[in-house]
Amino acid sequence: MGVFWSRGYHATALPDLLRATKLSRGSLYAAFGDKHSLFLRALDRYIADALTRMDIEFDPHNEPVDGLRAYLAGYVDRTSGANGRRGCLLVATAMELAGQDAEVGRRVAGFFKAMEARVADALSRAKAAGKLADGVEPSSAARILVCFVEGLRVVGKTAPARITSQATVEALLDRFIK
Amino acid sequence: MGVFWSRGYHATALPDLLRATKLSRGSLYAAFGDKHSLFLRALDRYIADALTRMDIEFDPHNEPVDGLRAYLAGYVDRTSGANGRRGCLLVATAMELAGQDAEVGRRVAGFFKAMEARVADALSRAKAAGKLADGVEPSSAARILVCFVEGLRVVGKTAPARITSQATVEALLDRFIK
DNA sequence: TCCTTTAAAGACCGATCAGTCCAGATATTG
DNA sequence: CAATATCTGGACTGATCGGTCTTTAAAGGA
Repeated sequence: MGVFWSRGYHATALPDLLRATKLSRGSLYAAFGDKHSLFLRALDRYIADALTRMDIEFDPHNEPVDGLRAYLAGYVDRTSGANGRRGCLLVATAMELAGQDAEVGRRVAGFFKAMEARVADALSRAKAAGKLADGVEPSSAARILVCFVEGLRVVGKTAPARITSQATVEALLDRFIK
Repeated sequence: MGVFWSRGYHATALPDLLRATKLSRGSLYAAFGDKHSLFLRALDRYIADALTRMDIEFDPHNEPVDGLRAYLAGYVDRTSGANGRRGCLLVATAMELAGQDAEVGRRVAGFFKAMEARVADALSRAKAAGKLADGVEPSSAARILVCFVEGLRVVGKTAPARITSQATVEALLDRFIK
């Protein structure tokens, strides 16, 4: 997974995959079929990991606002410095393949939808608890946050200072949280 | 430029470039050197186009808030439906190459910085005119907007409905504009 | 008209791609 | 220990990659 992660689909060659999986050429093809199938497996795992992480952050037993803070803090962590430079398999895939590969496109679209739903849920619980700023509507605010964090991943590729991203996230939250 | 645009660097092969430029193989190499140089030319032109467009939108003779609206409306246009699916050369390049290719990395980082500066300038003029919501700080708000629009380009790859993006942008502006 | 220059078309090159196949090493099992 | 099943390293294939070079046609200038 990590190989596709930092290099993208086209730039990852079979030898890279062999080195990363420590499998022989024959075994790799026996186990996964072909490069594309292996890539889909990696993508699925990446998505599943991200969604379960969000399910923890947005656990209904916790304060939704704390969940949002943890969620955004996680993105700050993953988009600053060296972590940022490594990039994001999902965003890279969205830009590289989503337009041409329907199989991939569906997964990417599904992920964004799932993420938006989780954020929207947390926001509406926050609103019910009176924690949102006046006039904030959970569903559109969720779309804003999703776009924002994915944009963070993009500009994160230029490895901004952690403190900058942190401050940006703080400023964003200030606009939505009471 | 359009070829790299929708396909990315690695996925664009020489025959694609020959078809797009209507040049022969020899002439293309005589004119541009190699694929990488040609790509840099395309990227530079893409960046220059984007910056001059922003200079028009943020023209100091116009209302800065109108400029921001035009700027965001442009992104809505470019990230909805078929336009969205086509993607964005800069974001695709950031994810595909910025981490590995220093020449590209500098250009991408420079573009984000230039865009942020223009947005920040418009925001501070808006603030001076008393048009910003209370507590909005131009420089951090500019970083938020840059992340947001680049994120729009990413989720735009899944070709969302124009009306959705439109509403999202409206909701975002509501948080920042008085 | 003839000579020079330019550019187009595509043959060609070595490298590398994804994917197949097989000989031999290695376990596993009776 | 012997027979079998499994896995590995790497040779191999056809296709395609980026890049070069040659041949040939077209155009310009005298």
